[in-house]
Amino acid sequence: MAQPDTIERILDSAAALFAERGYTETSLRTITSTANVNLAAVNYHFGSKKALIQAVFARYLTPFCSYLNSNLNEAEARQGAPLDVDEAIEILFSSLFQSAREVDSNPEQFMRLLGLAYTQSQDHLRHFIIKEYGETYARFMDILRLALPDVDPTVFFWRLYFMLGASVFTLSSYKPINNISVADFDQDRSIEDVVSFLIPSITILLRGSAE
Amino acid sequence: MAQPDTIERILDSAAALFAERGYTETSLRTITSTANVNLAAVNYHFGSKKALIQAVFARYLTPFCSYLNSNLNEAEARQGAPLDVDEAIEILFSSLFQSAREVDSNPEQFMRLLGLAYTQSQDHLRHFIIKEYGETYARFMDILRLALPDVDPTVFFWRLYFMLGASVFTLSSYKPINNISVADFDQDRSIEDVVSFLIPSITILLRGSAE
DNA sequence: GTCTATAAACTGATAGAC
DNA sequence: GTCTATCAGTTTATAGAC
Repeated sequence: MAQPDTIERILDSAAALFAERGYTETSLRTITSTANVNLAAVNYHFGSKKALIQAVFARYLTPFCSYLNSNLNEAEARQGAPLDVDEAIEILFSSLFQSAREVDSNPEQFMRLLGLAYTQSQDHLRHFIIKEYGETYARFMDILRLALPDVDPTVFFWRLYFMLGASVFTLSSYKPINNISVADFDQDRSIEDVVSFLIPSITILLRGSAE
Repeated sequence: MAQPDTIERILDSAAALFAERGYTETSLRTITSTANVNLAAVNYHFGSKKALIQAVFARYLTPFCSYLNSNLNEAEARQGAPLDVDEAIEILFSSLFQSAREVDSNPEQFMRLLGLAYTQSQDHLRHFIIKEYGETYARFMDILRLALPDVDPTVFFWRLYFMLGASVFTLSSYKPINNISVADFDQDRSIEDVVSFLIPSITILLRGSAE
């Protein structure tokens, strides 16, 4: 019984399971049985579990960085001047939604994986990400730095991580948090709504003032 | 060879190892050999690995909530009026430092454990924490709500998680982030310095404006 | 209360038939 | 490219001697 898309099925199942419960907590047996493929298929197609983890990330990050770069190019060309903070942040999240749509997944899953890359100490994964996507990361940080010339460099540096933490934490736990919102306040918010709250909050946090 | 403080030794090693690499990634063998106790000691004294995880948390959270409550009581009594946002946030972090000092540990380790409780899907742990410490949590949230009457309730709700994410993420990764700061900018910042950057950032984020 | 020894189950990975 | 069978290593947990 030939499965033409074994690789895709494995990637789909792995992404969902990793995001749901973490890397160490997800066994190859769980992945292959969820994907309805043979246990040996992962090692045959990817070589190892580590290589599978990296492949899952590449499927997200490659289109994301591609969208981010072209969106930044387009905005800078249209503007003929360096971008503002809120414009840069806006582009960051719209690139996130675009790439999630392309992979036919959701931004929440992407954010959960990204959060895991930080919290689970997967050194091989951090090295892989920096090596493959570090350039785009540096570009975006430079844009923010340029947009905030009055902020002390050290304070700016740490605010970047405040921003990263607020975004990754909230979006990666969007569903359970929204469940609390529904239960306690009868407010059901889409992830787009949450991002619309997040963008001004992040902007003001980075600026350190309202204007 | 009688070890009088086997339980304490296990708790110390477990807290350090869990914070460093996560729960699933830390085996009882690693814990017991680090603590210089026998492998069977964990199951003898705590019953199971899950119970050990909860015990590690209790040792942090009990003094923390106790400090937080008494600091809030004292400030409210002294003031005779509801607390301001920045005062409440200030108390939150000073309680964190106080309790970390009492357990003879560091706030970073505490934050890492707290972050893991969210990211690693340890349902038993989340239930345990809510059951044991939910009351203090609710009290603090009410104080913030009262201090920000003009903020839309839904927006306020989500900003709480932006705040939580910024704090937990940054402080739990304090050391690696600071290493980047040292390497790239020759700036070595203590965790107290970082919290001094964090408090105004969080305050302005919650308020949504500079004043 | 501490130890050894071991049970029972799980893990990632691979050899070899088809 | 898919499958079964299996290896070698790990895990948590426990029974029983001391």
